[in-house]
Amino acid sequence: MPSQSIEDYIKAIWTLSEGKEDGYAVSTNALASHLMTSQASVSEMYKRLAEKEFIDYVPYRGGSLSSKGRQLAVSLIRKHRLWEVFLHEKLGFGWEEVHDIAEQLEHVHSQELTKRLDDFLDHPLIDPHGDYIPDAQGNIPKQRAKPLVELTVGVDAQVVGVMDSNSKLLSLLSQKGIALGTPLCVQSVLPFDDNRVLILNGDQSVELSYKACELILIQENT
Amino acid sequence: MPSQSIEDYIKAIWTLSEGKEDGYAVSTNALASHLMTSQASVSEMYKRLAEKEFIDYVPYRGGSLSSKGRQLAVSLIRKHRLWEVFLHEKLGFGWEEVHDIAEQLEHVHSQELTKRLDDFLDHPLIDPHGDYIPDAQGNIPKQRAKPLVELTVGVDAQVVGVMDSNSKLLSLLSQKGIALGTPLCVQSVLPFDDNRVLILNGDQSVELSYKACELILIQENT
DNA sequence: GCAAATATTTAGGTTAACCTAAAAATATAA
DNA sequence: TTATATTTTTAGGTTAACCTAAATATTTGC
Repeated sequence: MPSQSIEDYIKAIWTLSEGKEDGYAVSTNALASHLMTSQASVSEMYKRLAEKEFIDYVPYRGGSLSSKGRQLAVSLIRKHRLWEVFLHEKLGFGWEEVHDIAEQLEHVHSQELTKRLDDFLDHPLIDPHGDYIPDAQGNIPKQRAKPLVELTVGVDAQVVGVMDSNSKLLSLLSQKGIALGTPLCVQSVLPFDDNRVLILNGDQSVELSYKACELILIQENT
Repeated sequence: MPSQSIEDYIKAIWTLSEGKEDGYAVSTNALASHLMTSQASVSEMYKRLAEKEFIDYVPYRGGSLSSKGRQLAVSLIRKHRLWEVFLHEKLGFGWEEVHDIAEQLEHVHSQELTKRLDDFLDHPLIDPHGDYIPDAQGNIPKQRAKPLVELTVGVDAQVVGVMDSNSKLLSLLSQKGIALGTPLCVQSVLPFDDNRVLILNGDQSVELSYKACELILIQENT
């Protein structure tokens, strides 16, 4: 069982290589300042991690996650984000309060617990900050979800979640024909109130308030 | 912030002095075999704990919790048992599966989390094993709750909980006039089916099945 | 292409956990 | 009460984290 320290390092390496190419090596420096520790400690830990085959490490060249390391990282991210959803949705913590507690909860070892928590939360796709939750197999979309208000006019995208599972918002969306996975693009932004005119499924045109568009999370098509 | 190790020791000392007189000292030996560690490690840790004022320690005489130590112990017990209730009631774990996971969860530091978890669970009094959950002030009844079937005829007691918040059981109980805190005693045990004839509130007589009596937790009056 | 700047590793040290084996204190029993 | 048995502590050692300071690689700018 990897120690808490090892888990923290692995997660940090994953975070710092997010969005970078495969095999991207994280420098000692970057990791040290991210973890607020000394470079010497990172250098030492890199050796330990390489020995345990969590990373590939070339001295002076930084470390990159091995597949074993990536697997561990993603399972930690999954646990972290599921706990964040729990803390926010079930216990009513604000989205800004959940991080530090989830940071501790993610170190609890029990696959069965993760599975049951996921069931209990009804298989959420995103955490309270709009970040994707990796699935049980460790798959996670590359792109970060963003609110519909940030989608550029004319760019194709699809709905991946909502910021807040507020039932009034959900009933508005079902009324307008918007669901998880609905393909859409913004046709225009109206003057004065910034309402969006959307094209759903390539043909239906609907209007949606700025307020609602702030809470809808979309992902641009690749 | 006390380390996980320190927390484990403090909790073990608390457990081993349960039911003993105030200031009861736990021997090195007893603690070592409880924690499955060496006597030397315990002896060393006793010094650390005494230095941090979690225990009173006289070499060769064992260690007893100080009020600071007792406070820590009880807060850990509270967290442990609240998490057990969560795992059992909300995630559907069996009562025999919850211990090991709660053992990890109890080390998460956040008073706010404990408070909100307690709210979320609706302020449970006992955990899935029938042990009392200390309240937020650290108060905990000395006696362990036991199922009504184990109550001796003629002994006064009161209802402190149920094994399983099954709604059918709860509606049966409310129908019979049995609630949390209801004073009762067993008047007689019927032949063949072992049903109990109870006296509620000192006067009302009701009959209850053996099956229901297995699930009702009571505490004898002191 | 080389000197200066920057990044990284190594050297040497600390602390909290743990361990085994030996020594010392306490308890027991004839 | 004294010898033996048991319990506890001390001595000495290990490992995983961490640290600062010094040495060594690498990168950058002229």
